[in-house]
Amino acid sequence: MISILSALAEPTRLAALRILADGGEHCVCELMDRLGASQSRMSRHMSVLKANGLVVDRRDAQWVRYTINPDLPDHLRPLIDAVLAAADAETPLLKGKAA
Amino acid sequence: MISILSALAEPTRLAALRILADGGEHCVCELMDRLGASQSRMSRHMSVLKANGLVVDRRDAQWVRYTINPDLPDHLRPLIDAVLAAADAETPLLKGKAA
DNA sequence: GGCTTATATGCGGCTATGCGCATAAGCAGA
DNA sequence: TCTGCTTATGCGCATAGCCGCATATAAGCC
Repeated sequence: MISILSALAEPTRLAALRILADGGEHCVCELMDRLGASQSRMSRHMSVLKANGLVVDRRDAQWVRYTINPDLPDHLRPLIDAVLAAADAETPLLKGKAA
Repeated sequence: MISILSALAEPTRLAALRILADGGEHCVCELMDRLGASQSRMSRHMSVLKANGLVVDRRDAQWVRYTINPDLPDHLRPLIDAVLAAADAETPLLKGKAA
């Protein structure tokens, strides 16, 4: 398993989290399309975020909808917020390309 | 090179940053001792932090003193603070052992 | 210069991580 | 049940990152 910080330190995962940060539910297929990631890649990245408690998923017919974990531990919330805020800034947090 | 978030996602580096967070200057030898890291390991970890702009170093006779980068970009400051704060909490941010 | 202490780095090995490909598994509708 | 759509996962490969070891570099002291 990957640590929380490592989970955030991957461009596609961070980009996915930024999409989820709108508070809505998003299926893997939508994230794939918006991030230009292959299906297996996207699915695996979401499973990493999930394994680290950052997101939760919900079966909805054929789809799996992901959301930011609403029960995120209190001490993690400001961290996530800070990471997302910093990701908005111009200085790259990550080496890869932004999405 | 490693991204900023990846730089933080390593137990020894995060622990070093927590030591530097007291605002003081700390040489590699002190960090080695306090974190139980070998010399080359500690030196390399500090170079990663430095390469990512998180710390700065200064020659002082035989020693190299490291400090948190005082000119940290504004949008990174809250991120670092949040990471350090979260690292103080009980839930492990990283998989490795704390120091 | 020679010795000691402190730090950086080249090298090789090991492991973790990310990826694509193929396939399995889950669900719905005919 | 058969088909199609969506998601998960086993497998193998390529690479990145971490480590120890040895050595180089740098500074101070005699």
